[in-house]
Amino acid sequence: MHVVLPDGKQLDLPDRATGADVAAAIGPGLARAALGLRVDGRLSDLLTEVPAGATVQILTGRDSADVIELQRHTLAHVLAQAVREHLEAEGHAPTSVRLGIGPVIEHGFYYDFDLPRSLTPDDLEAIEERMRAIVAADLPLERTVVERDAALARYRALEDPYKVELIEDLPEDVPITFYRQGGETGFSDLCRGPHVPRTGALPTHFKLTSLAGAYWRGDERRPMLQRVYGVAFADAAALEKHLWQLEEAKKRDHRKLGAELDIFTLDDDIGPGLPLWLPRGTIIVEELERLAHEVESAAGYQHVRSPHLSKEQLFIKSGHLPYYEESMFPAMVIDDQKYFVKPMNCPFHHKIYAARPRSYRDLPLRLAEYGTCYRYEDHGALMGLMRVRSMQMNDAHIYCTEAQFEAEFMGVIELYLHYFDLFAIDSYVMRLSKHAASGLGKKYVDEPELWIRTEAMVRSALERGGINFVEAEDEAAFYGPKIDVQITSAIGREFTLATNQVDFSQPGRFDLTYVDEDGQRKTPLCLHRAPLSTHERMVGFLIEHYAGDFPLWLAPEQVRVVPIADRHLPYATEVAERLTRDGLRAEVDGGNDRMNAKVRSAELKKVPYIVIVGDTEADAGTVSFRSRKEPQRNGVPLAAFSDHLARHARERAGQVEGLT
RNA sequence: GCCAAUGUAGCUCAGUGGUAGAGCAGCCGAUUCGUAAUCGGCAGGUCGUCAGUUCGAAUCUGACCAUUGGCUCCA
Repeated sequence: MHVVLPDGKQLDLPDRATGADVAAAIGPGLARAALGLRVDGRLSDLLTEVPAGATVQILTGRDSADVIELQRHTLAHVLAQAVREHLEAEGHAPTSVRLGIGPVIEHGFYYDFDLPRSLTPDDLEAIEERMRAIVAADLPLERTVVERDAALARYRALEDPYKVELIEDLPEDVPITFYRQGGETGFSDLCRGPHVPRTGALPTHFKLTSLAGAYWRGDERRPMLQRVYGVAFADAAALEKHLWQLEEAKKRDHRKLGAELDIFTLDDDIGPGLPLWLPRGTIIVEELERLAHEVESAAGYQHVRSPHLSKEQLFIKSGHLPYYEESMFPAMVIDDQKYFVKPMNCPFHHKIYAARPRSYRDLPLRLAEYGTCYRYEDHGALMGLMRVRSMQMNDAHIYCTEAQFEAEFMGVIELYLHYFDLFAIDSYVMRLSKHAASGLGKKYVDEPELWIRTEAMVRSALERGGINFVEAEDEAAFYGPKIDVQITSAIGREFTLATNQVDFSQPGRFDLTYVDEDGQRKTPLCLHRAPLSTHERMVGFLIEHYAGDFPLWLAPEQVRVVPIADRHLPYATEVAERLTRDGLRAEVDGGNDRMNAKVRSAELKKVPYIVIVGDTEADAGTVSFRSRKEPQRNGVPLAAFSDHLARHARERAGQVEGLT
């Protein structure tokens, strides 16, 4: 047989040659340096046979981006070996350490175990030490293909249900391979590879980072395994950089900044996931509301209000009961009637639609409300402002005809893009979430042909609008497909921010109709949309996005006026009054600290402008300022300064043009 | 909800069986100062909660609550 090298040359080899044979045939130096290979572009390893005629590229330490994948994968096996040795050394039977899966992930790897006891953080240190010993021992890896029955028999003998299940689920035509490190008596694991050829080829720049529970195969009805996470990098600098980035991310964490900047707080007496907005946080929320109100009014929305409670009947009609009941706070009984706190605003808006007969002339009807909803989220899922139980939706429902659908849908997408531009959000993924036929009647309303039709409508609207998106199976809303915008927060967690959902179900359930031009009663479509997500999540995201350094228009306190001595207090007050009159949020620091201390405390609160006034300024009617937004200036006339700030705040400017 | 870790003053943290500590923040006083911490004093805690062990518990044990990291779920 022969293979093709990257330069196009053909290399003759005996049949069943492995990657290592290819490297050896090219030269002894390369054979020593080789760590893996790409076969027809796909990552493979030296232990695997190369198919005849394939294009083969040998990877060495220089191809670190590829090799690190192999190394992380092998490190997962080294981790498993170390965990087994660690527990065996304590006297546990080797078979009591059962292995789940151990894949490569971003920055590293993990391995899931079913163990005779819980691991502790101290164990991680000991396990890491054993891993380093395994790396230092430079154990050779071997790959063997095993008959399905032999593989099953092996794991049945070990009473390992996990590997048996994995093998049983492998398609018949896939060869079952094992990787073994350390020879006959070494550590062996079911694995499709690829791996580095020996543990000595692993970087020592790895670290076990955390310990977590994880359901077997991600299914909450199945056993919970213990997962050990690790990170690994090709060199020390990359590991250091990664750890440093984690530290930096922690500084942006909205929970930390939210407390430091007096934005929100959580109180045990109130309850988990029920945040309190402090005055400074309330300013931010109200600025968002003002923004949304302006943008929506210009886009033809009307604003409505609805109560927080309703009789169960409403949610039976909407279809939320019973399928959504476990996410709702339990009912309260009043006058022998069950009432629920609302988890969504939509049923109320449907009732507003139904409050009078509607004509096609009323459509599209766009009803907006920033109503607070309550959802009984799993305790373990709560997280700062990002995942809460009381949330103010940036909500609206658009009722329209099928003919109007595309324009309305794109109008909402344009709202997103407008907001993303305003907030300089440039890294996000738009996702079209679709139904799965298997969920019809359970997770999704049982209207197969409507699902297919609306999904096609959404897809064509997006394509015609030139919007990039990915499609996600089995992630739709109960009542229709949706477009979500996924963002990654500063601390590396993914969240859904904006959402835009098509609803072909609820209008019918509520008997919503309009009289069309032809005099016929017809059922409108409904769009549920929340381009600013919930105000809780949006503020949480913005805190991290700006690292607490808000643009002027969002900053809770825009100007801090610092008098140099007490005698400058009257002028400082005059400055603040002028700024306030121009619509700015300004405070005077009249305390008895030294000026330096006052500047420091204003900086710690990340106040965008600190105005310093002393004799010079008071005499001339000017201000001197230092700013987080533009270079420091002295002796600026008060009126010019106030106009400058007021203009930027009014325009919701992201960047400030320096005052000239 | 599940697995694990953590919980001491508003914040950051010390205190491993013998009467609760520090710095910062707060309050009071002195200082009146030119772009990131002036000095002194005062006050502040049922050590997450409830039980248990003990002559004695912040410290040991248990249950519960909350937070954090994950899993599941989601705006």
